[in-house]
Amino acid sequence: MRKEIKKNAGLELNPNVSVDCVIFGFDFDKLNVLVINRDGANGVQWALPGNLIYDDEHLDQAANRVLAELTGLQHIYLEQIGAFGDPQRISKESDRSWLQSIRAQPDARVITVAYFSLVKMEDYQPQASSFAKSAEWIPINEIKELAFDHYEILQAAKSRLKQMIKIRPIGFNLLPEKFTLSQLHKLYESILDKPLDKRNFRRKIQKLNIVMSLKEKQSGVPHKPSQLFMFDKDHYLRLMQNGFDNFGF
Amino acid sequence: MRKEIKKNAGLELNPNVSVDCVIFGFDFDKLNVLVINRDGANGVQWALPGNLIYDDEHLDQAANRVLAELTGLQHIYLEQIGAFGDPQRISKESDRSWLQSIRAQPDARVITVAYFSLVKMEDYQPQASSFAKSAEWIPINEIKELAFDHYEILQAAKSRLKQMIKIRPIGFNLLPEKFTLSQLHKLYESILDKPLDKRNFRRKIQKLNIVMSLKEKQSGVPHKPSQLFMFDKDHYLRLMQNGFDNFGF
DNA sequence: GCACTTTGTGTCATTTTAACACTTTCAAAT
DNA sequence: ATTTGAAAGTGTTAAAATGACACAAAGTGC
Repeated sequence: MRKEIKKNAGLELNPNVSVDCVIFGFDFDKLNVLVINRDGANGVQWALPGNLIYDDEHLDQAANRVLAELTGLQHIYLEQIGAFGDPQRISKESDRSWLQSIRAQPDARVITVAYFSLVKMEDYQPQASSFAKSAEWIPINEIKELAFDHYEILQAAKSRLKQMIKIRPIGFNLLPEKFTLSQLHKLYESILDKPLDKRNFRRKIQKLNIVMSLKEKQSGVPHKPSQLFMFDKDHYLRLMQNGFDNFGF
Repeated sequence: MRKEIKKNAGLELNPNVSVDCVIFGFDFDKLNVLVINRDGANGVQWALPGNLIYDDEHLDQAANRVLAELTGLQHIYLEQIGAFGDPQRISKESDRSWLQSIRAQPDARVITVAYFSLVKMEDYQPQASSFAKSAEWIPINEIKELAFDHYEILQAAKSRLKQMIKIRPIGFNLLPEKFTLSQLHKLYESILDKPLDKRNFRRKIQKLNIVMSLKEKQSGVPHKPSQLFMFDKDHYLRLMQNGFDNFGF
């Protein structure tokens, strides 16, 4: 089946390889994930944004393109999680029937390469298109199942994120330019999924030298207004590159 | 020309996806990598053991199968590194001409999924077969180039290994059942590629509770014989699962 | 001005780290 | 038998990092 000659090799979808994206967003309270609605499927509606790659396309490019096509999100740094290669990963009946409607070769064996990223929710209003009927932020803790093996991919992404946050200052991608230490604190708690001592957390963050306090304060809040912070790009980039050995919370 | 017709659809090679294995071995002095000789190629002779997957095969299985077919190594726990997806990754002229001789569709776009593992060199005598003309251990530091993008894959494997050794007690896969702390010490130095203080290293290892000292000592060495150690399987497995937060050398 | 909510701050006891040098034990050579 | 060479094994100390813990300050809304 999968074997007609490809004249124009470059511009064809490769039926055997797809990419899927796990985009995390933070709403100052909890982690969310960007999912698309695959209308018309029976069973689970939600899936990670993902699709086949083109034959002449770098995997990393493909991930960016597919994400943009399905959700409108662009210019996002995507990091690879890994490949998922169970030969049965798309064989559930409800998944297969959906594939019939969107794929030229719905029965081809497909391995997928998963990517993840962290974004500021406020900066990215998802706009569904292509076969996505909608694209929405959903709180991670409310997700119980997803299409294909996407739930498994999501778990891998979460665990990668937990690991990563101990090694690099990624958290900042999820916050606006000016933020409070409490927001950062809550973010770390959401990712690590456990409470962290406020004072110890602040001490540790300050020692990293990646945050600069601004003159500015919060206003309009019905409580003591918080100091605002930015992060120090130089230190941030340096740490992003070198990592830090010891950031054990 | 391993492409006699396999009628059974399941048994067809998928022309678009391959696996490659980075097998590390330790000779008590330095890290080595298992490579195969692709005889008949012009240019670089060495490549990582790797090949296309079958259409009905889990990626993880494929990695094990391919490794066994090319080098004879079996029953090895392979861990995934990630996917490599540059569309030009196999397009160098010297690589292409070699592919002509071993692939049914030598021009197909191929992404590869890389795996790595750590073994005791003494336990595994590589035996080349299939298109591998030989399979050999080569000291990592002597490798300057490899076929395709395999050098890049090797670098990724090394860096994954460095990261990993701080999080899990993997080192032990590389040592025989009974070993000395000096051997372990040298192993960590090889992987991290920097000297570690002897006394501090020993203290730290002992605190992990994964090594048990045996009654036995080394013999026949022209210097003070070393205490032999085994590792404590229970603690080892526990740590292997949970990881440890803080093992910063 | 009172109630409510969240911010912001310091100390201390314990643990962890890094730096550092000399004696012991064996085999081999003389 | 004595010497030599080579690696094993061992402890202290000063500095830094960690974790546990509680109360006053600064706003808003009533």
